[in-house]
Amino acid sequence: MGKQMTEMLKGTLEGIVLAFLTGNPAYGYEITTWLRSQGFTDIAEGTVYALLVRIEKNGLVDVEKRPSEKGPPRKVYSLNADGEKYLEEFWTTWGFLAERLESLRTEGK
Amino acid sequence: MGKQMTEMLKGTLEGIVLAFLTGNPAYGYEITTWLRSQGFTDIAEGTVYALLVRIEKNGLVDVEKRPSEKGPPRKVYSLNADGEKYLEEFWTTWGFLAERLESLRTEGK
DNA sequence: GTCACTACTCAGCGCTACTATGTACCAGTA
DNA sequence: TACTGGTACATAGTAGCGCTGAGTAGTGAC
Repeated sequence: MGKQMTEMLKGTLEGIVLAFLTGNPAYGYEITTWLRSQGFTDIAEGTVYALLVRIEKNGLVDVEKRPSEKGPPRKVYSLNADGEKYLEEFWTTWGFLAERLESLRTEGK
Repeated sequence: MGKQMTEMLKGTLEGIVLAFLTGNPAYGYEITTWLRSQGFTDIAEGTVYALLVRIEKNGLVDVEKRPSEKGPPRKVYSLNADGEKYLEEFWTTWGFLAERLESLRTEGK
């Protein structure tokens, strides 16, 4: 992956995953393949699982273990109230940054 | 500063500074105050200087030392050809990410 | 029986922003 | 003279996040 993208994903990847989880419980492998289908082709599996561990530890998601038809049992993550609040803050932060950058790109400065 | 913002700035702060430098040579202190005026009120001085050292080492900017009317001499940074190329790549990367996030925010997923 | 896909885990690394502190020059002022 | 405050740069140490690379395990097809 490009170094620029790697750095830029810091902080945003978490928001992307939380946004995906909104009203759409999912498990790690599913999230990884979805990310890749969205163009984040080089996201490492390890990255996603580490992120999931983190947001679980931070209490932003609820976890449920379900058997899988194929392979080991899945850990299904769903956004809880704290997660929704956190996601809202994320959008606020993102909105500010995106606005600043957009005006930098168009106005020149 | 908010933790979310701190993480999100990783990768983007560099682009912001390079964009500011486009056709607009500036020195560290000036860049810091400009960033603060743009709403990045909590950017630490040390962060900016470290970033400037980095982009200089990576050959993205040219540096010229100029005496100041007030205080120690200034190090004036200006974007060079490599910097412009790097900035272009930055906008491409940013554009992709912004597009993905925007569609996540509006479409829901 | 081995290949491919599914599914999760973990140790170690590199990069970037923050914290905290220090140096130094100059102007105003009490 | 001493002190305060604004200007200007520098750096050592810390924390957080994504990546690398490797490993474990269950299932089904050939």
